[in-house]
Amino acid sequence: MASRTIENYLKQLWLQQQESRGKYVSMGKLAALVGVTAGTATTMVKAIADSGLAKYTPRAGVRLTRAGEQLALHVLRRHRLLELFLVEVLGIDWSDAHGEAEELEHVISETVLARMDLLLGHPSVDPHGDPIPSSAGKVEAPELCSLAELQTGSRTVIVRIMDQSSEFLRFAQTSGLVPKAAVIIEHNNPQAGAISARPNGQQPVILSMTAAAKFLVRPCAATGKRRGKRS
Amino acid sequence: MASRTIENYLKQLWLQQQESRGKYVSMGKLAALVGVTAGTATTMVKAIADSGLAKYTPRAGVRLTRAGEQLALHVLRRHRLLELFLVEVLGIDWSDAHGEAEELEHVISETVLARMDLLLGHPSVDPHGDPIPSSAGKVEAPELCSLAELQTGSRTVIVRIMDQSSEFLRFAQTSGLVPKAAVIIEHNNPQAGAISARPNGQQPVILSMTAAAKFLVRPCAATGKRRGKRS
DNA sequence: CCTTATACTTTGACTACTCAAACTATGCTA
DNA sequence: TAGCATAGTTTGAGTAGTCAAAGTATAAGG
Repeated sequence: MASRTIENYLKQLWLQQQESRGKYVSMGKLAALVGVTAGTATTMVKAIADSGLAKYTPRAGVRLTRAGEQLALHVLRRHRLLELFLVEVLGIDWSDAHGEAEELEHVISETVLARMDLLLGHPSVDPHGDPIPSSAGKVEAPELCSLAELQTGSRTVIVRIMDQSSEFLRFAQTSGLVPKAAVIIEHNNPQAGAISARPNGQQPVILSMTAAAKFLVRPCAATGKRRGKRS
Repeated sequence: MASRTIENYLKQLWLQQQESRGKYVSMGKLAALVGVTAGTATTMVKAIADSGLAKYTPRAGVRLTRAGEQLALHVLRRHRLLELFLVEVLGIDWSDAHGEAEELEHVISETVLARMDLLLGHPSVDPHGDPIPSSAGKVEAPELCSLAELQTGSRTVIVRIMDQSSEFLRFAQTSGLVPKAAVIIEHNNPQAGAISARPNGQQPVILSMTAAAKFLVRPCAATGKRRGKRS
């Protein structure tokens, strides 16, 4: 139906809307995410809006319609199932899986996807802990808090990693900070601006607050909790 | 390197050259194979020739250079490995695998392909018995004869099927005429223009000479042989 | 209130691919 | 050998996507 290009715009738009809690996405942001100039993004967004997949208000930004969201979620489903398949079945490094899936997500058929889904046992999350939308186009992401929000002495389990770049993922892997890993917060002094986290049976890892915020965990707190921080 | 479009032209060109024993391929033929008009094929072939992948002689036809052949063989390798992977690992129907692979062959990376190759145990043929080119770009297809050339009473084994259309493949499958199947020629009267072949433990199947010629077998003959017929 | 930096939009141009239709070469048939 | 059918080529035009550069709106500061 939609071209590869449009699928990409929709996917990035959806991802960005999640980030910004449904607010209109600016052209500059979208252009950067898709990897085109702002002028190109403006042109494409107008075309996308004309086909009813988004609402575009000049100079204010763009937001997906319900139809656009559905399409975006189907692309995202393909992407995340593919990532998991590449990692689980083919043994591709998880730091490479994202890039590979980026290409495949636009050409894989429903038939093949359904086979992968079956083979993987209808999984609910991809290798980074990101939820896989259902074939009906539904996602539910539980509210999680981040490593940065936990107090010294907390014990928790990493659920999701909010950075797909292969550099960050390689760092996370070598540090032992992967989904399902149990972690103890050894130090989190609010004044320090950095924390020390120790994955089960590994060396402690020092993380900036920015880096720590990329690791979402559950349960949120054991020794204590601090919530409501909008980082 | 080369675009999807060009990869397709090269692949069809290579396939057609095999068919016609290395002769120049006509524009009409190529256009039909790729699914474009003759004018489009002429334009593209000139561009392909300019980039050194083929030799083009106006009104005579086009032929791949060594470089073009190598590229074509890499595409073909991706295609055939994917077909096998889809059938063996994902359980896709072999009549659908061709079409699926047609899309995937242009986006799959070398890394992913190498993983599939490993998982499949470095296979030498795809589900139709077509040889899979090596990663170095070599193929060797043994000389085979067809079901149409065998005399009444011959026993043989199907090795390769020379028709990728899903209709024909479905027919072949339901008849039991699949690669590795043992077959007895029950009747082959040259005057009749049709043969009757019985796969091991199945009902006999009546085939026109055209249809029978699509099944390549080995050994070529048990009771007797008739060769050299160019059908 | 005017000025300016910034983000956004518009414009014109380019690449890759495609088609329809007009034109041309080739070779066969009479 | 003239005439024609056929296959191939050229031309003009269109779609999808892109960029660079010029133009425009907006909010923020003096």
